[in-house]
Amino acid sequence: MSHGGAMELYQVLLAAYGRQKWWPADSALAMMAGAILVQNTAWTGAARAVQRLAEAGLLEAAALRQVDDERLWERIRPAGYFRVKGQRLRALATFLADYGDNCQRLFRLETTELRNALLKVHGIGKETADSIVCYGGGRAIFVVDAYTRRLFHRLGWSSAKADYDQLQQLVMGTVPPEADMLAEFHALIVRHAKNHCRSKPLCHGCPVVFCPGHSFPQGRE
DNA sequence: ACCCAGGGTCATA
DNA sequence: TATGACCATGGG
Repeated sequence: MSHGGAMELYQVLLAAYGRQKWWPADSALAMMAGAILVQNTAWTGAARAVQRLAEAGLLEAAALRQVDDERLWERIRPAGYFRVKGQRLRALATFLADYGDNCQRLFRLETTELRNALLKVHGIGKETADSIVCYGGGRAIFVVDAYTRRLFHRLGWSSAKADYDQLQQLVMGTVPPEADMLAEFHALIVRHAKNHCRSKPLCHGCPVVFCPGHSFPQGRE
């Protein structure tokens, strides 16, 4: 089931969980900052950090460029890796200066150009870039993450260590390139993964009924 | 006390 | 190309 399977999975997840509200953010810069702050970190901490930035008036590119390290670190501490992420937020703000600190102007770039431009920013890798392209720019792109890798592997759709581009192609090569659907698909995969945290019975009411085994021996899916 | 969370970079082989 | 170390906080 390597073709059409992706579409079927999407429909099953959508029926099970409904539409997710992604990406929660009050502005384009808040969304991009959140994408950096959430890297390898629970969303609750990243959201708290974004809120604290907003309260300090730091969700402006110019302000992010000027604020000193200690002030910045104190705001984003709940997201973890605060020194690294502080530097990455600065790199983003510096990058935005090339577009007059205007995110909408950045988002006018053609999809591939936008992605490549973001990838040049220190601290923005493929997943973060695609998240911004998808949820910030509203473009048709599928975001791959650890959940996606795990789920697709469990479904027998990919090898254990398929790389990012392969997994992305697995979806984008087989489903219609609709921005809203691809955005929803990734959000649903994350939603599904959260449903199977280790504190809950595995696969109790699991909507992905075509999972091989259906009960996952190694724990979470 | 341990594990993991909506990654990415850097040094090393 | 491909591993491993490192970054840090918070909740289960």
